Amino acid sequence: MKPTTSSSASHQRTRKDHATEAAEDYVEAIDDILSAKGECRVDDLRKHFSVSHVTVSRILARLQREGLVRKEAYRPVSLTKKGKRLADQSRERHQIVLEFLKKLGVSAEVAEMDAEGIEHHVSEETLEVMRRFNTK
Amino acid sequence: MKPTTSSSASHQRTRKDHATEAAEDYVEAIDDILSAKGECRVDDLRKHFSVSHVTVSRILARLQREGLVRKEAYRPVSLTKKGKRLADQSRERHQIVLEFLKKLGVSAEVAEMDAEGIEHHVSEETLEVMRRFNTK
DNA sequence: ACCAAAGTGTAGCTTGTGCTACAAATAGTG
DNA sequence: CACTATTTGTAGCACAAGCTACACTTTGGT
Repeated sequence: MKPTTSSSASHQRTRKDHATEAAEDYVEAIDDILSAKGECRVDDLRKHFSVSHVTVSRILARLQREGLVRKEAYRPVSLTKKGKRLADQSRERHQIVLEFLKKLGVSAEVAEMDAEGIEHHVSEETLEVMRRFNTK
Repeated sequence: MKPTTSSSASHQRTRKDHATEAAEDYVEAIDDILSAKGECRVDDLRKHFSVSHVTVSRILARLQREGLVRKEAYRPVSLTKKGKRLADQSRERHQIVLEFLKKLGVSAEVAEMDAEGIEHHVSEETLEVMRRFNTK
């Protein structure tokens, strides 16, 4: 049964999308860490997100189930093609939103924080508008 | 222990903030429904968010614990002062973001959807920038 | 080669949000 | 008034993400 019912197609994104957000944040972080230091360990992600290593390892297990990540016990994490693709996409979004906010006049630090929150919620249309704004 | 550790003060917002988002969405919806039809029932919220009545009633229980909402069994919901304040704040944010997106050139429908996602993630600074942009 | 330290895994608890199924109250209609 | 339909509550399950405590690698130093 689809939500023919109400005013909110928009409110459909709740639990599922939070999981998606986490996935995007993680693959992005993994890709960054990989670039920066050649390998990415649970502990790197633990520091990056300021959570316990347990949380990291459980999220990695999920991402592996979803085919975004490769992970064997006690070894570093790597991205699958699918994961790398998602990481690239996510980073692109991130960059666009970040640059947009800075061009708008938001300070660099705050822009960085807000971009992380906002990037998961901008539609393609809005992203395109931002892209255009950035090059103007 | 504060996150002295890592690169992410920004990543501190996870579970707690999702709960906060829900709170904001709910008080805002309640306030709107109250304005529109004088009373707000579990069933109104059920329709509004396209979730089961169970989910609504459990979230309402939490909001009551947090002092945002008043609710007795089988009776309509009302907002406490604190809840009303949060609703007003939330709606203001919402309006600013919405108008901003529309002024930017995003279509009304998409602006509405994106605003709902974004409003919970804009800092005061960014909001102020948007406010200024809107009046330009 | 060993032992300690650091890193990672697993068990098991918490909270928030989602659900279905069933029970109880309220509202509406004959 | 009684009976049904609608609304709301409760029980109990799932799953994501947070945690601590404890066990087990892996790494590094002597």
